[in-house]
Amino acid sequence: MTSEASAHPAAPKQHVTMADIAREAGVSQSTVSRVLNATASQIPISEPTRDRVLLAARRLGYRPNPLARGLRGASTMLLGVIVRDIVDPFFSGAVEAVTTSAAAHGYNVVLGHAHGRADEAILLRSVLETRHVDAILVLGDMGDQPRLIEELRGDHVPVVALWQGSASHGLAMVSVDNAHGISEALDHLLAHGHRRIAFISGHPLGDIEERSAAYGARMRAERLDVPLGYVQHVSNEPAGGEQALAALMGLPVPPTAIVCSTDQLAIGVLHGAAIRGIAVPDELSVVGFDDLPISAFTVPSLTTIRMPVREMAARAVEMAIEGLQNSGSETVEVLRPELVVRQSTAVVPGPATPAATSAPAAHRRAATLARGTRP
Amino acid sequence: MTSEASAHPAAPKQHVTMADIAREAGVSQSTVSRVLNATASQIPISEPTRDRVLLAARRLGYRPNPLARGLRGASTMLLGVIVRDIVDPFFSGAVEAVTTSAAAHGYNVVLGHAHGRADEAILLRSVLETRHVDAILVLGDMGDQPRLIEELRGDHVPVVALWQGSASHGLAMVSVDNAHGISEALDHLLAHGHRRIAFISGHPLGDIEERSAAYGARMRAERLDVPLGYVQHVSNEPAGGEQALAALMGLPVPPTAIVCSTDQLAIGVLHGAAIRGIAVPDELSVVGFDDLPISAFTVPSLTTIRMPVREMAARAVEMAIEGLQNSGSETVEVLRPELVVRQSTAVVPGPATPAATSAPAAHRRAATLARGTRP
DNA sequence: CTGAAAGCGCTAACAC
DNA sequence: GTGTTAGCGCTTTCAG
Repeated sequence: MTSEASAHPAAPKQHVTMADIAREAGVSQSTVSRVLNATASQIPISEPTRDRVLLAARRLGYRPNPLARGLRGASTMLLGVIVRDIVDPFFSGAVEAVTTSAAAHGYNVVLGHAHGRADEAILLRSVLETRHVDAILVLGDMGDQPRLIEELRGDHVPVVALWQGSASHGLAMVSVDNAHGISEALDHLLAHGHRRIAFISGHPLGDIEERSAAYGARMRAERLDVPLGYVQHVSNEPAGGEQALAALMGLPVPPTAIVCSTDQLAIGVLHGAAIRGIAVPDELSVVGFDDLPISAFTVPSLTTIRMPVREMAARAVEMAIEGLQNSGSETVEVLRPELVVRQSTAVVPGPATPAATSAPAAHRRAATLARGTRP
Repeated sequence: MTSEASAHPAAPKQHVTMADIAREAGVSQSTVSRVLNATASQIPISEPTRDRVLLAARRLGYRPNPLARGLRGASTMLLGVIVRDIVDPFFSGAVEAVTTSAAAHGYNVVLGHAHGRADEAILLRSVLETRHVDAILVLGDMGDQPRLIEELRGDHVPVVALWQGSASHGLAMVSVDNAHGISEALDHLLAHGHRRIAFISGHPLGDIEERSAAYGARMRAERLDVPLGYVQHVSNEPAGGEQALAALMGLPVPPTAIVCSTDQLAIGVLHGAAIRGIAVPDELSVVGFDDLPISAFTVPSLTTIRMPVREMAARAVEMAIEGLQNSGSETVEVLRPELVVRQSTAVVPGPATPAATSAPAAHRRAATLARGTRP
């Protein structure tokens, strides 16, 4: 009623500025700023003024302009996320978890997809930095890109690395205890009588490398033989898994069980086994790592290691935001994965098989265990 | 040599501004701006001046500040992407394709994840708009969110919808010819003697709805019976597929073939079939829709409909960018999907089976067809 | 052709 | 408590 603007409450103009609110409320623009950012500043504002400003802001449909904010050096409420490969279902899930956590703190995510390429990732960093993101999260191992790590470390925005292995490159990071996960997998297989256990590794970076190393260490500790060829290195895709399986089954003494460094590989192994007429789990046990959503629905469903993805993402986002306050804390947080037993693993075939838990019995469990249960 | 800055070419200051370059090159800041945005403006600049500015910019390691640019009303080179559910492997692949195309045009992507929730998506739009993205891409159907569509349409930034079905909501869009895809799938099954063909539908929105409708239309056209229960509606996840399969196989006359509206559902069907001891494809044929990366590695590998995802993404990005110039073109582009035949489909079982292409023969093809071939 | 100057919308001293 | 006053880095008139 007092001004023209209030006559059109339903038709807010394109960009309502603080100046508009100031005019509407009859105060200065800086007062508007102070009211609207009440939390931050310690400057007291009188009740009536605050109310008038708030009311005007609401009526005009005010929305702050993050660009202007950012320009002034303030927070942009943007989180940069660099992901090595978003097509990898594990990482797309991770991105989801991160965007969810970020949103819970009022942050948006600018996605940088490195397509697995070093130069791209480096470029991205510069893009993100230019965009004045408040912090950068790096998903997946970029250990083969020392320049990126280096630039990141020298950066003035907080950086948190996720699933980058636990070898701190001097960055804050949230990792998973890969050795524990692999041990759980091996415990499970050993308990089922397996001794000839092979390992399929993706490109040996960070997490994958740790898993590979953990396998080697544990096998050594158990004084188990790891014949030549029992550790296959392939690219981290189903096709790689299938290829590795072919190689393993062609060995003089093929394994009775295979541990895969990721579910993606395990999926390829299951596929390859089906094609070759190798029965899983009766003739061959397969364990994955990641527990992708589909891993409960493979044929047979996949025994795997599950990571606390959401917790990890939440922790990383918190660390990134905290990092805005006290930059300098090089926290490294390592969470524990857990074994999920499904149908792709069973007692070792052949003479050593105890009668009570033989393969057929395992098969009978199938229907109930289909969706997976914790050990 | 001329100034202090040139003495430290290796240590660029945190934020090199145009003013710095101006000082270095001995020109005014506005000249720097003109040189650096040569393409846009028609204002001629003398060679020597241009060179000096360019050199200085390079030496100082200048990078434009997109915030300041955006503040002035110029392009932010940001594309907002609203995706219904990024965990859906189809859409994570789509995001990848879009970010790739966007990058090719110099754009970055701000990812908004709606978690399938209407209110979230609406909020996102406002967030993205506030962020001054140059255009917004909407991935997946938001048809159940009329408010979002409405707001999007009334928006002043170009909006392009992808995989939103082909019912134009008044937005520019890139879609796939769902009817054609479903027809290809049915052609394939019909040619293999199937007559009892069921359909599993995710939530009937956009693409899914069209696929469902196409199935109904074609079955009617073929004068084929669609008994009660032959169309199952479940949530678009493997679990939904498994559940639908259970329902279908419990029917008085179960189908010999199932068309799924997405690969996700098909994966659940394959899993369910395996658990129930139903042999695919000998006893049951299964066709998916999407051709996810893993669909070539399911057990058995999945016959499905492949969409030209990369082309669609590229087209959408182009349309979004063009939309910046001539806003108002309500282009609707519909691309064609194609059938990919793998191992999950075979000749109908039972008396009708021609001897030559019987199930065992189909099995023998398995190894060679494993990775999938076009028809 | 080039420089000076005016903001874009906002935050943060600095006054009163 | 509140208003005034500078800018943040850039684009864009408007004058030379």
